[in-house]
Amino acid sequence: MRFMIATKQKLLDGAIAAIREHGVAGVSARTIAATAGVNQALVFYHYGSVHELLAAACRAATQTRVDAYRERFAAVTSLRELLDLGRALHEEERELGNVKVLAQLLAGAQVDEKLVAPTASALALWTAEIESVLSRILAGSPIAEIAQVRGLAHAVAASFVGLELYEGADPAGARNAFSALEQLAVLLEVAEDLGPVARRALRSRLAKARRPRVSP
Amino acid sequence: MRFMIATKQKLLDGAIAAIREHGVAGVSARTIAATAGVNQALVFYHYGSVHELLAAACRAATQTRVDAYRERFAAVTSLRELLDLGRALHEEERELGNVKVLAQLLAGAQVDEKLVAPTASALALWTAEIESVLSRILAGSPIAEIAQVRGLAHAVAASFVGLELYEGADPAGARNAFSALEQLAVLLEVAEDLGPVARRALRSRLAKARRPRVSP
DNA sequence: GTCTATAGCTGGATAGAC
DNA sequence: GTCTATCCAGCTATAGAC
Repeated sequence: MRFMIATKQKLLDGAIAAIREHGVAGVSARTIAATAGVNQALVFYHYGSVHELLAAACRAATQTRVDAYRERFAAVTSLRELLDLGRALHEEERELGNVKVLAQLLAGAQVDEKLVAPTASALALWTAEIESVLSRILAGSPIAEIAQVRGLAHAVAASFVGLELYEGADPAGARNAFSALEQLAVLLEVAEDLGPVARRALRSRLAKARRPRVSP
Repeated sequence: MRFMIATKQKLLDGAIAAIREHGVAGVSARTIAATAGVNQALVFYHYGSVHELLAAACRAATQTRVDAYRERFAAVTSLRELLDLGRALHEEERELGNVKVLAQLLAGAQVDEKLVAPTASALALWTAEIESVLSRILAGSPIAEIAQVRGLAHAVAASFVGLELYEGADPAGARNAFSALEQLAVLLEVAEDLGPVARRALRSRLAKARRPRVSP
């Protein structure tokens, strides 16, 4: 994929731009081609179908975004820093419209099973990144004893997408939700700094709750 | 709305059933009418347009579901009970397909601004219920000092929707996320039972973080 | 590789008979 | 209130000229 003729790349970019502009329900070979500034028939010549183009665009766009954040993810050393990065990422990607694209694809995947696989692998790129940071900074933390790191990574990704969609319907509500979650994060910081006595207390509570098995 | 002729009601039910079955992108006057077992032209006679029918159906269906849970919400007296009810609600509504309908409408609202208002008011019905329970059971709790109750209610609703959409693309990931969040809830329980010393420590940390203003 | 043209289908919406 | 019939727009996908 290192070398790609101009038209194929234009179609990839056009597909993402079209989703951003019209939503997944509003994309078609015609709208994509118009956005890309190329002929409509080329969608089928290069990608066979609209779905396959969307799948390719989803994959390429997500990879690009994840790569763009890799260094910043790697630089994170605390929960607070991760939360700050999360906030920044949300705002930057919102500006660029990329979180919207992911949310749209996720919504589209509910309807169209041909979108399930590409969407799932796009989400996986993000959650893998989050999981690797979490497992690094939560090593030895009581939080890691309480919840599966992989599950947390999935929860973070799912909540992000949910908040993004929520914002489209109720912007003020979404802002309040974001603020509340950030404030709640203070609790996690406190938990991270627990002394041995408090840790024992937490552990005894944990014993009462069943520890779920994580799926692969 | 207490008395409604049979056909109008059939169309309302048909609209919800059609969304459940085909997703927002797959609903049309024809599919709704077919699901409802009535003539396609009646969509326009009774509701003027497909969008207006969807708005009415969204409103009616959500009200019905919220009403069905009102007593159970009212019976909740602790955070743990609320979480259990949340889990039960998610599973029951998932079974009935209603969370899917809400998620679909939310996705549709990103695309079609005519869906924004009905979707927002449907979400508001849920968040109002959650907020009233939260403010009751969190009265005097340090959690209420940390985060705005209304913001928390919005966050819960948004995360629920996000998880529902996530489940369509990656079922195993969604299950892990749910488990992780439940385990994390142990932290909230601990916070609820904090003694005076620990509360003071928490409060001093809180002072460092700015308390955001809540929107109306 | 890129274009035009078009087949074949589905959808929103309306007119007018009953 | 309900039905049939129909118009027109937009869609996927392909055939075939260049």
